[in-house]
This record gives sequence, structure tokens and C-alpha cells, in this order.
Amino acid sequence: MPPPSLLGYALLALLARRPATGYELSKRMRRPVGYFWTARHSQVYPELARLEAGGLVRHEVVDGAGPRPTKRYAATAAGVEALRTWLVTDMEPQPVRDLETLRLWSVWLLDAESALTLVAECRAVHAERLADYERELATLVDDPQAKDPRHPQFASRVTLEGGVRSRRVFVDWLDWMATELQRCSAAGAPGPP
Amino acid sequence: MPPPSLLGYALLALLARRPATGYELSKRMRRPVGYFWTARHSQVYPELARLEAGGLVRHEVVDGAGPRPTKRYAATAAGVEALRTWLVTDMEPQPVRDLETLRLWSVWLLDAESALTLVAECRAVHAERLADYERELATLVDDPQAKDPRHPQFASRVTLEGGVRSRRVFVDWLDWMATELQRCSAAGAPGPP
DNA sequence: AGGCGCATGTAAGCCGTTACATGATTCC
DNA sequence: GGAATCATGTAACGGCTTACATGCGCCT
Repeated sequence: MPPPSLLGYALLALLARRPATGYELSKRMRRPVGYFWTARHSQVYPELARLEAGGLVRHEVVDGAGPRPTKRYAATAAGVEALRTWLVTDMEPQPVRDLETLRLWSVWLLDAESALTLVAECRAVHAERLADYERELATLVDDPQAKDPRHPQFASRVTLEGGVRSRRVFVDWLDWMATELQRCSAAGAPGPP
Repeated sequence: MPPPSLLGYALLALLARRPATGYELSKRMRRPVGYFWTARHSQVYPELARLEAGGLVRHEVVDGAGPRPTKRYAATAAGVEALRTWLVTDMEPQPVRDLETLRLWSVWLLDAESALTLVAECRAVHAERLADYERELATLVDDPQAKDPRHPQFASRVTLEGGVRSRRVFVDWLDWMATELQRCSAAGAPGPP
């Protein structure tokens, strides 16, 4: 029996907090887990079956709405333990894939106007996410459970705080880039002839 | 002929700056492009063939060291234009995959000591990257070309600046998390009985 | 003599996305 | 009546990683 995939650990992380159906897990993989990890339902259902085969989750049939029986999954003690073990094993840094930066790395190919448009578009993407995170974080700051390091809400709060901080920096950075583009354009060549 | 994949645009971005062999492109996909996009050589060679079939790059044989002929690739005018067009088409936000945050989201499962170890490990990863970026950025700040928005070095400088800023925030965030863990532990339950 | 860097490619397999498929209930 | 939500699954395909394969020149 091979160890769970990264997706498997993501699902265990959700189920360690509370039991859920595959459908609910798929929804939470969009939000709030989607803030740092994503998966579609077509990935979730087979992975749940694999986790169950490994004894890390277990299901009971609860029969709700739908053509097939509805299954409510829960993490087993072995599942929570596997997750705990994974948390403390050291891992090498993951490859980064940042499409916005990839585009901005070629900003030198664009005229002043298009460049500013590209920067503004990237800013809008990050600003929207920032607003999401801030709204979500606001629901947690008053929660006394979010102050207990052994309560899931604590982890939710601190990871959200990280999301807010990093998105804020991206927005600031893109604002800085816009002024830098204008400052350097003014100093150098006066645009296309 | 389908439009290039994201990898195709990454390679075009490299070749728009200067011609290179597949091997050199693979190296640059580790560093400095690897700061925001990655690819192995086994992905690079077939993609170059596809780009060439689409008329976006072209190669000449230069014969260096190796069992097969060495090919030096360059972007064609059509290739640069395809890249330019892609830069200004709007795209939906990409899914995020952040393994460190995924792990930290389950930090509530750990005892105080293991939690601090996990946070410290994540901090070390980001701190190492930050040092890389800062070293690279230092080589650019004195370059007068990096002040010209139409010069590739300008784009290198501003994207690196973004990398430095975001990594710095991650390190600060993880330091904050460590103090938060200790502050909240002290206020609440006094650890395992 | 062995290992590393240069240099290019192919093959197997995993992971993830998109699309297909089914069917109940609730809201407009 | 039609769309959206609930709910679960399969199939085809593409992207990416890992491993296999080859072979020269340089350094120790």
C-alpha cells in the first residue's frame, strides 16, 4: 500500500476537522482550501476510494439527494496519524508556478500603455483575492477558538493571515511597478516615434 | 495548428531575450525562470519541436559536444508577436498550490514543540529562496539597462523585486506565527498532561 | 579510471482537467 | 417548464516527472 498522494493528505486534512461527503469535500477544495490547494470532484472520488482501501478513511451511507447512495466519510485514527506523520517529515521546496510573474517577465516587449494595462490586470486579480481573504479572516478574529493552537480555527486564522499578507504585498508590488514604469519611461526614451 | 502551451510561452519568453540551445533553455528553466516557472529537459525538447512546427522558433545546427547535433534556437518574428499577443490577452486567475500552507493548515494537530519545528522548517525554505533572490537582484540594481522599460533587464529587475518582497513577507509571517503559537499556548492550556 | 558537465532525445506512468453520464429536489 | 443545487461516478486527454539511453571532453 503506497503512501497517500498530496491530494490524499489534503483530503485527510479536511476530514480530520470534520466528516464530509465527497461532494462537500469538493466544495471545500474550492473554498477555503482552494486558497492554497485545489481539486475537482473527479479527482476527489477516486482518491477517497484509495484512502479507504488504505484504512485511512471510512464511510457510512446516509442517503440524501442523488441517483447513487450518499456516503459520509470520516478520517480513521490511522488516517489522522498518517497526516500528523506527514506534517513533520521534511520536504524539499516545491516548484513554483506563477503565471502572472511569467507574463510580467516579458513586459519589456510591450509599449508603455500595454505594459501598464498588464500590470493593472495582474493587480486586479490579486486585489480580488485579497478582498476574499480579508472577508474570511474577519469572521475568525472574534472567534475565541481561533486563539487555541490545538483548535482547527487557530490554523485557519494563521494561514488566512498569511494569505492576506502575501496578497497585500503583491498589490503593493504591482503599484510600485506601475510607478517604476512611468518614472523610467520619463527618464529614458520618450515612447514610440 | 493549436496555440502554444504555457510552457511554449515560457520558452518563447526566454528565446525573445536571446537564442539558446535546448540544454541552455533547460538550465534557465531552473534558474532564473525557475523562480516562477519550471520545466525539465524532457519537456523542453518536444515543445521546441512543436514551436518550430508552428513557425514560432527556428534552429541552426552549431555542433558542439554531444552524441547528436547541437541546435541553437531563436524566436522568429511570428514567435515574438505570438508572445506579445498572449501577454495582453486577459486570463482567469490560476489555481494556487502551496504545499507549505497546506501543511500549516493542519498545525492544530501537533503539540507545541512539533508545531514550532514545522514553522521553523517552512521559514528556512523561504529564507533560503529570499537569499537567492537578493543575491540575483544585487547584480541588477547597478545595471543602467535595468532602468529602461523596453530592455529585458528591466523586467528581470522588477520581477525579482517581487520575489524578494513576497519571500520577505513569508519569512515575517512565519516569525509572527511562531510568536502567536507561544503567546496563545501560554494563555490557554499548559500543554499535554 | 571514474565522475561530472555538455547535449539531445524517448518511454512509462502519474496527476489533473475537461467532458460525459445520471437523477432527485427546489426555486423562479 | 427550465435552471440550479445536490450528489456520485467514469473516460479521454494533456502536462509533467522519472527513468532510460547515448556519447564526447575535461578534470582529478
